[in-house]
Amino acid sequence: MTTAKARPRRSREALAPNPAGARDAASPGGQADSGGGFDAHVADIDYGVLDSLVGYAIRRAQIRIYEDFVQSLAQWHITPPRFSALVIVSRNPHLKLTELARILGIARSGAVLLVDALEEMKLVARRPAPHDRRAYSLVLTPAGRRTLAAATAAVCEHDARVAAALTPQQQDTLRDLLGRLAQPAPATKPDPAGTV
Amino acid sequence: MTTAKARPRRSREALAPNPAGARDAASPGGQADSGGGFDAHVADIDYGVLDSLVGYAIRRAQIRIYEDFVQSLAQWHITPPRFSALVIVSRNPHLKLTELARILGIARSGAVLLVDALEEMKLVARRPAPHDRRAYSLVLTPAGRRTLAAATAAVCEHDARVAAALTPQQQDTLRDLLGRLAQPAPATKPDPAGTV
DNA sequence: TATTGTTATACTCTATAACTATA
DNA sequence: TATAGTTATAGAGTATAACAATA
Repeated sequence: MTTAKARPRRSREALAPNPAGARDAASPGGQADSGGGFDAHVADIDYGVLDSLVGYAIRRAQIRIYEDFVQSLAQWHITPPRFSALVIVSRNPHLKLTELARILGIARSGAVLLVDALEEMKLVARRPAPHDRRAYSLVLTPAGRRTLAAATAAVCEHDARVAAALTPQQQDTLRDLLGRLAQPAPATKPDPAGTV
Repeated sequence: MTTAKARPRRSREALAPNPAGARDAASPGGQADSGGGFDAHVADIDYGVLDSLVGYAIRRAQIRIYEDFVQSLAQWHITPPRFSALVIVSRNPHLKLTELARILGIARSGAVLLVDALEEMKLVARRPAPHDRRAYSLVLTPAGRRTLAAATAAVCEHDARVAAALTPQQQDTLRDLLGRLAQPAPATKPDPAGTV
């Protein structure tokens, strides 16, 4: 019988693209299906506009870097968001959960889960906040400091490896250009006669 | 009673960072909690190594661009992966689902869901493949072509807006540098007598 | 009344594995 | 036996909304 053809296709996600959920999920990768990593340019395929978009170029690079990052820190069970959190807590001790959430750009509930995991891994500790009995003061444990040191070394190696295709000067240029893109952008509307 | 303090913290995600799932989820954003968008650099916060990593610079830029992209295409319910799929199918008609999956770097099952959504939106159609009764041949519908045209215009506007912080020449430079990063990398082990 | 941490719930996206029809 | 599409299931990550304790 018709393998797939004549089958009512129900609406799994259908028409609800952005109401919530993960905003990106940038990285396909070593899944069993599609061979190994991600091919930015499959032979004989016309990518149309995609090849001219700055956004797509960034996406491609991010996918590749993400894969390498995850592999590099797999042994410590440290993912990108966890690494960021560890670094931030390390350099800015005694942050409250709410502050950490804002810095990382995630919801408070997400910060709770993130810190839960880090605390279970014995890398971060919740300590009572000095003058506010509602809040916590986040700090790294001794083990957290050791692990972060090792992980940081691994991340730097990883970053150097990935960026090895560029000269140090080009890397600086790249960081500079990317930094400008990350700016909030002057205004949403071109605005005929001046600024907002 | 102790609001949060004395409560057994169970392991939601605990120690299972990478076995599967979305690889990135790059984008925090307009959530009710953390004010508005993502602040790449919160005042008075020390970002440590993060500021020196090419990977983190890319991530920051990607978050910002992703937010703008989603907003730009919200009216059509077209997300980044959907847009990519439309462009690929448009420029390379008669692809099979498996081929689309490989090009997009996702699992076949993911391609099915993606095409399901696009088909329900009447933008893409599954047609019987000429010489293989198992396979489908993907094509854009007339509505798909019209919508893609409009969406493409919106995406180009979006990209131009986001990249407006750079001169055209800098944009070229950026695309070029990013393109090199996206390369598979010469080898995991170069290094006859050197680093590592 | 506002804020902090928390929990419950839901949604997106993706992956793995098994299954059916066909090659 | 291998491949194309599909389905079921699971998991990570995030968001929203409501709640208790505290400010």
